[in-house]
Amino acid sequence: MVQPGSFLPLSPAQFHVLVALTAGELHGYAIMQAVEESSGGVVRMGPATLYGTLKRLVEARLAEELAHRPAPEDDQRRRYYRLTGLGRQVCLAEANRLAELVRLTRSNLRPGLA
Amino acid sequence: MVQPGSFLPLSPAQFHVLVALTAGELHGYAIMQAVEESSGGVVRMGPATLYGTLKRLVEARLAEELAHRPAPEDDQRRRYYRLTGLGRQVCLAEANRLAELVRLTRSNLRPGLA
DNA sequence: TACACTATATCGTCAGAGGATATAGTGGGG
DNA sequence: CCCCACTATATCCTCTGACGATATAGTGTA
Repeated sequence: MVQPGSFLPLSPAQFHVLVALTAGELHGYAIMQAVEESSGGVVRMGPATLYGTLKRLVEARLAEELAHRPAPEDDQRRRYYRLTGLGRQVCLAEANRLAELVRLTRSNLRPGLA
Repeated sequence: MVQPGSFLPLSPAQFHVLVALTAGELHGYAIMQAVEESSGGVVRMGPATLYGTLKRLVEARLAEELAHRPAPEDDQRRRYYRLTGLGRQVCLAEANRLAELVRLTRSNLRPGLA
């Protein structure tokens, strides 16, 4: 069995895509929009970053393309992706790692917030 | 006034160094150790990454070198750094951004944690 | 039928992450 | 007292991967 910890730390681009996919099965363009929207426009992911990252995630078996589109009658160009079981574990592990950084930062910075 | 939001998102290396500096005034080598230790060995920062990142943080006015060392009698080679006021704001802003990603991930992944 | 938007894809560039290495001062054990 | 590991900063070099720009084409609506 592959251990999720060996993938950490994830690059920001990879993590953002995985997080977007925690919401469900999405196609590339929808991932781009989800990343931008959920970050309030702070994180902007262009096509080059998205499709390159997506390709690497699939190669690493953290995400996979769906064999068949969810709704057969929607836009034929769309290619849908979802998290693998491993991808879910890795995403959670990365979230836990970041949560610890957040906790540490806040605990150190709260006392005197000059 | 410079707005903290314009620095986001930070690169992982920059964020790690800033987080280490939230603990107080540190010299380079101590930052390396702090990053590795606080991450449980998951994040390893070599000299090239550290000093390069530190240089960029100083140029961006997120960190600054102390004019005089805290304890005059300690190792003369040490160069100490601390967060600037701006650096503190940016670090907190980045922590908040990441906290939202963590929250989203957990809220999406909790129901079925297969 | 025209125009904006959706959707995927790739090229080329370039910043920066990081391994390797250099240099030198420090300090404890044998 | 000398040696070696550790501390500490610094830079070289490579190479991955992020990202702007651009290409291509299908969609949908006014």
